[in-house]
Amino acid sequence: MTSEKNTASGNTLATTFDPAEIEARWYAHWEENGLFRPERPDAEPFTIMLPPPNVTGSLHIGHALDHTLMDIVTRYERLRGKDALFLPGMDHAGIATQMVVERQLEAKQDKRTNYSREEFVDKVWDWKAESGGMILDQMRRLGESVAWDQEAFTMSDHFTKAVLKTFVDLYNDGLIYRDKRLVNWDPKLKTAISDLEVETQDVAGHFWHFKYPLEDGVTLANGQDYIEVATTRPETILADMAVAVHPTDERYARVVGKHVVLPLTGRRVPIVADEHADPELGSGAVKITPGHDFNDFEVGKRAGFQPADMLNMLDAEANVCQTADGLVPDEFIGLHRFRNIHLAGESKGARELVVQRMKEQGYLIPHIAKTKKGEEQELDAEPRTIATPFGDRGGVVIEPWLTDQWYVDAAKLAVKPIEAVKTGAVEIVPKSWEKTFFNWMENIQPWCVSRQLWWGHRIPAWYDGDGNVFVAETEDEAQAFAGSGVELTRDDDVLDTWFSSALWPFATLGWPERTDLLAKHYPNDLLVSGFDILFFWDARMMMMGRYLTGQDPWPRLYLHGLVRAADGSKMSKSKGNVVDPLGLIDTYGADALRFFMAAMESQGRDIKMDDKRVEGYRNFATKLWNATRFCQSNGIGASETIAAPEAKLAANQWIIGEVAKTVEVLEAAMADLRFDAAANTIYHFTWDRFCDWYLELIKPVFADGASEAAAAETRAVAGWALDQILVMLHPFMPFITEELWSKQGDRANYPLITAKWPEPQASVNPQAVAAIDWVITLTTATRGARNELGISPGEKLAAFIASPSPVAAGVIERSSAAIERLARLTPVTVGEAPAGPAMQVIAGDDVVIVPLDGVIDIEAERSRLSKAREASAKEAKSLEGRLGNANFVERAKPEAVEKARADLAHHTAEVERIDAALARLG
RNA sequence: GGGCGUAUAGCUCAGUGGUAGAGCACUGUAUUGACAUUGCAGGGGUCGGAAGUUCAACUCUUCCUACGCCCACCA
Repeated sequence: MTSEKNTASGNTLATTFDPAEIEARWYAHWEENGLFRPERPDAEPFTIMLPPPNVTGSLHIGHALDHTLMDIVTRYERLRGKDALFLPGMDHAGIATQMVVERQLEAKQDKRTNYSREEFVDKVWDWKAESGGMILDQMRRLGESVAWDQEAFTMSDHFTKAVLKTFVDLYNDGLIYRDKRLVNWDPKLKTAISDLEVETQDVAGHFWHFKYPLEDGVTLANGQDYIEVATTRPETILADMAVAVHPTDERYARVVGKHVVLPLTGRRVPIVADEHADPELGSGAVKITPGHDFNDFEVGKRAGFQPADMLNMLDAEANVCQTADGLVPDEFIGLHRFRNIHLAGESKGARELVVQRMKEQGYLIPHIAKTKKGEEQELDAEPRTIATPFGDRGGVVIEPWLTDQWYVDAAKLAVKPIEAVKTGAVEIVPKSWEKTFFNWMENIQPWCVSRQLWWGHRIPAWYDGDGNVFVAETEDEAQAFAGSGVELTRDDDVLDTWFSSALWPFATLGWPERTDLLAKHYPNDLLVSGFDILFFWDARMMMMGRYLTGQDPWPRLYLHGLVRAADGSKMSKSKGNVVDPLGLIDTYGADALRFFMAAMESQGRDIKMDDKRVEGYRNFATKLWNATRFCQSNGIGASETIAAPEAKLAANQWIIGEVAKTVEVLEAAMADLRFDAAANTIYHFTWDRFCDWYLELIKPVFADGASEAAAAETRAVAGWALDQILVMLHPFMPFITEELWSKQGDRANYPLITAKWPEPQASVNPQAVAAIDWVITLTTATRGARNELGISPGEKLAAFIASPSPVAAGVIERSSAAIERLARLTPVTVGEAPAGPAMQVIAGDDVVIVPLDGVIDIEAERSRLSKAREASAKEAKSLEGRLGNANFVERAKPEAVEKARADLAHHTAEVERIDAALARLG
């Protein structure tokens, strides 16, 4: 195949469609010419914020979905004339980024603590400048029409100001406070994390039963001199501070207020009555470790312990340390909580050693299990599945740890967002997520926002020597509060990354300054996010938005699902089933991938990856490419008007009507954020209507000797219709449509990306529609009959209609060339067909007789017609039955009855026509 | 334990109170000018199971089953 060079006009399309070449070219063109956000000072704004990807991130398939949906909406609104702002940016991603840079140091036998905090943070900035933000370039491959000049970063100077103001405001309003309580502590990252960052997983574990000896002279009612307790965490025995029993539990009533003497430590701890102890469970007595268990912390408080007095037996890495009372035996100090992974040799973890010592000293109550053979077997512990908390970043078991942290009073901030969703001020799409949203928001816990990291927004709190805290946006202010001469030290901690990204919808626009940008683009119009960050991010934006700006950040929240592997499993690096969107773009083109994402995005369902389907949309792009080539070869070019051109020919009137219908359906789908419906609408219009019927219908118009006026009209209409396709398809397939648009005419100053959305302003001519529908019906029926009878599809056959319906008569008069071409029938003769064998085609109200001079197999034709008769008769019978039912006629909607009557008449007539045809066969 | 979602053609999925659609796959067929990354034609499901509401249910209600997800302190 010869590759055609562009001609002098520069508009001839290459014979093959090469996505890669046009993608790079057009993206650069759009970006360089500022077309992602043209000056539209008076236009209605449309605003959508890119959920800031981590600065460490690269484009994965989930982004491809998320970003495609947003870009479709953005491009759609831009085409509709709005001042569309799709604002990009990145998140500093505290933990993730610090981990990346620390890993790099490790690779060089270096570590963070070899540097000062400032030095390390500088290194992170260096890393960001060199290798961060790779994802931004990858977003260009996908065609994202973001406003690069507005790019934001959650650690920019501006964002820092916004964050500090937010913190101080919250503090002054009593909505942020410092408190000592148990937090979820990640011993690997050595920082506190929020509830949301904890992932519970089932892990195989054990349940041990122990004897806790009662103090001298005390026994239970049954004479027993110990209390049995059970635990899944024996190592915490070292920090036990009580044993709890239920207040109504008779078995223990006499020992409440007495003490047990703990094994190993010899600590004397009280037996307390607390509702937490469930008499039905185990022995009904439970050991209480307030410093290392969330429930026990509450029990401990109720028992009168102050948080400051609660014993802690673990250090920041969750290794055993001495408790404040000094009762932990030396041999435990420094051991790993579960197993000793730090020291070489045979040494055990604290858990193992505790069990071993307890057993040696006779405090272990063995578990009696049955073997498979039914024999009894003595085990140290009962095997049990334990719901275990893991840190989502560090991947290690989370330890409840007693520390001072900063908390946001989320319950108060949640009130207005809940109300907003309830009243519909904020619409969650799909609606089914509302319940989940309410469920979480109405039970929301204080949000731990401090992190023991270096990379992030440092908390604006200063302490004097007495532990007094001064919260202010600057050190000078804090100093002023404290009084001059008071020595202040700043809080070492930084804020949770989500604290700053919660400000994204407005801080990106200049808030807290009252900028024009903010005034125009806040609230935003839409948020698109995966449901996995509904709580992490979406809900927090709502809380902060309402608190700081008094407005909801957006009126609409669209939640999409996950992109899954082809087999339905979740994609993950460890499984090795991750699909790289850039690879798909290389293979099929960005347009195909985008279209795939849109077409698969039905609300409320995950998307399964399907390469064949992406391929199909690549084929769709090729189809459009070739259709445009056809147009060009027939002198069909860019249209002059937004409104539909004047048309007299039926096919032209018909396609104009079809365009109008398509625009309407597409707009409705977009209004509902039904991306799948929108994509399918434009797909089927382009392929099924425009390519398969319209282009075929108009071919005769360009034949030699055809009317020049008809050709001119058709060129105008076809060019217009193609333009409308390109505009409507552009949000989904921006690259190929822009390329074809540019090749359809000299439109250097009118690029598609900022073109005008279709406004057909055309009235549909029902006669034209009826005529073309009849041609389509006849063509389809004729082809089907030929196929079944084994008659060559290409052979031209004569055809007769004895007494044509008005529609048929009109078509025969005006559109016989189309019939000739599509149905392969010579001009239809009005009149009786010659006697003899014939194929009979039922088209609407007409029977077209096609004599077949002996080649026809009468039996095959009879069978074919009988089949059609049977289908129609069955339908008629069913309708008759329904209409014979008095209840239906009386109680059904009048339209339904009317329709049933009309359908019945139609089928009855069809049966009669087929009967006549069968009779003619003899 | 609580909540949510999904079960429709071989596969992946749309869908509507009036007897079901798409893409892929499959079958047959076509190739001298848009396109084989194609055209044409066709086979294939009674819509997870049961009951109920209704003139009418795949579409509404209840229950059941299976699968998936989220939340939750059972020691």
